[in-house]
Amino acid sequence: MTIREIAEFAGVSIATVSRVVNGRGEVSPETRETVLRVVKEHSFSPNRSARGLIQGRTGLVGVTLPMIQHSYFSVIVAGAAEALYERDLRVVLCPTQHEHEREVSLLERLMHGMTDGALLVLPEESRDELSTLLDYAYRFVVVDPREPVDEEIPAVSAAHASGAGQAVSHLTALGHRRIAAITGPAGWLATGERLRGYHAALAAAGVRPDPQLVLESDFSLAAGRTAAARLLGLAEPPTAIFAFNDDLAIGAILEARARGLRLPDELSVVGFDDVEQATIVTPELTTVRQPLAEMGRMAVTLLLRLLENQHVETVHVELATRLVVRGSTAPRSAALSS
Amino acid sequence: MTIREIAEFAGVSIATVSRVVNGRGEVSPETRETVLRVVKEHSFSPNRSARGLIQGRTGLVGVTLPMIQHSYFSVIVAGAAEALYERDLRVVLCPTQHEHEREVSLLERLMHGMTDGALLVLPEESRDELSTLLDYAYRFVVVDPREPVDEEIPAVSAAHASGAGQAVSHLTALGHRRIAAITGPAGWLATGERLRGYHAALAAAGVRPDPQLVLESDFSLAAGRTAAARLLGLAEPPTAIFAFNDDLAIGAILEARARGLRLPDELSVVGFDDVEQATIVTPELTTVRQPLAEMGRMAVTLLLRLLENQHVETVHVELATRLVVRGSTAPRSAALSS
DNA sequence: GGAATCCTCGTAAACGTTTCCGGAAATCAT
DNA sequence: ATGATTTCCGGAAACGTTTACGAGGATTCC
Repeated sequence: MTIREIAEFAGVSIATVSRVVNGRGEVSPETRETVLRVVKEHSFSPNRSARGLIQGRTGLVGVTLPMIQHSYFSVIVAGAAEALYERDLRVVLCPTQHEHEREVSLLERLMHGMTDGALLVLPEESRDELSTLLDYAYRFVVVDPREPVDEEIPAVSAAHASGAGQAVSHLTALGHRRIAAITGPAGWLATGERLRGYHAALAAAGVRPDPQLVLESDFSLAAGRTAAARLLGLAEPPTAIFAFNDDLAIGAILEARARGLRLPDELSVVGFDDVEQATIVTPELTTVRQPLAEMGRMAVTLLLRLLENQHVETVHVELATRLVVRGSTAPRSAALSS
Repeated sequence: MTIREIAEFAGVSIATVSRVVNGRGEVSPETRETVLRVVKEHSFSPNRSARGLIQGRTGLVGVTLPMIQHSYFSVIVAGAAEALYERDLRVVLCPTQHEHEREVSLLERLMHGMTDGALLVLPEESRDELSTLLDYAYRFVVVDPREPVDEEIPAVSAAHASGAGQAVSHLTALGHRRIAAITGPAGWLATGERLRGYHAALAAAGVRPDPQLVLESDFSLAAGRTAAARLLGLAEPPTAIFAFNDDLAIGAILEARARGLRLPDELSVVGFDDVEQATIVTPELTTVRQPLAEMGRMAVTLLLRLLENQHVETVHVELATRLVVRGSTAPRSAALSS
């Protein structure tokens, strides 16, 4: 079914069919009626490749991310996909498996006429690589940047420091003084900012930070377990742990329970992200909520402005985070005070 | 950067550039060398729309699914995306939010030259609608069919009945006799088949099924809680619950624990799927493992055969399931025998 | 040495759209 | 009735690529 056949059936030219289908240009009500009928009868819809070729737009938006299986990423994608669907755009999904090379080659393909733009979620690209991408005049928005990005690169992130501050303040308000941190990888924006919030909140409560209580790790559950094991094996173990994501926090909870600790009485744990698992673990996890779906939607909003060549005034958007208090935190038990 | 400019720079015709880029046709080593150099210099890659237009192939495969946020679906998509990536194909993601109408319109768009084929994960479409889709000569594979599908429609599913049988046999072997089932929605293939396995295993153990112990539900955690509440409120409550997916099972566990039951001693629970959450809940969930990623990959394999017009001998593929025993099941406590 | 064959490469048509431009008909003002 | 304006629609070019066809030169064979 091509536009030519439709034109034939309707007794008009292909130009008219195109006008009717796209709702552009002047067409008399009667011919519009006729054409629409024929279009519907044959369930015609214009070939996307041909349209993309001439318009220079494909109606596709690439989304690169490390993986899709993790709730963190899938929620972001869901938000973005929903926002794009409303604009009649589609998502081309590009999981990179944390492989830098794959991301680069994928991005290469995306750029060359395959998509109109892209969302880069937690990109592997270095600051420089992103800048060169910008030079190619490709339209993209970074979601949850791994490293700090240049001012002119549009990016959406969460209020890391503020969220971390809320988490730690919550713990100090509960009387905790020895508050450990299981961080993400060094060099990551999220790690640095959350660490900043951690230290600020400690300072605000008049607590001297103890370097022994800050353990670097990756963001995996297993790492949470081993980090917790080290912390709980300390001569003077912490009474609370602030883990820099929920996986770490859940790992810490699992390890603490395996050691026979009663939670939250003997150990308080706070996470970050508020993924689905947070409400399933026992006790339910107190955590800092990131508006993940909203981040996806916001990134789409930014990208659309870019695509429409509108001036984007604020290219860096930071969305608020807020502490969700559940069962994994409690006042420091009097028995433990030393 | 168009092929014409590259041809100009390399001092050859566009046909030659095309031949070099696609590795098709005879080109002398020297000119190939030259062209490749120019291509690399300008990082040229052919416009996908133009290529798609003339070849009738876009290199895109649509994937429709109810939602992406749930681990169940995201793992299937991850498997499919990985398999497609290896063939240099990309995924166009179409979450339908369980809205039938949206799925239909999405599929419409996918069909008309936008994609080369599609994977329909747990489609909302009725049997008839899928058949008409087949008549349009659109290439697609159904993954985890909701309802039974016609013989000629390619489909990938898991061994529901066998898995359910393993689960229930495990429970009877542990001495359980009053084994409840929290099913999925009536009419779903998964529900029917798992129910069949449930009854077969009961019969094999010489247990008379009790209709009171079979509760229909949807596949949500909340439904698991309410169903468990009803079961545990029975005059003669079950000593074991077989939930038809992990969400239901986790809901049941949460409800049981809320009622002060000690798990697994006072109640055994088995789930289905083995999603990530299964290892996070306390006690860790004994469940039937579905090879979700493998289902995605297998669906891609089938689709590729379809796309290459190869004869597909077995259009219905059923992948094996197997019971994973963890901490949520235990022998029927002697104290409970009545 | 001439014809046959092979290798290499260029010309041009095609893919299905959108859109510019101009022409015909209809409407309006004078 | 005439010119001006508007409304509607068709012709044709353009988008960037692939590929069938054929031309020309080099090579081979007898």
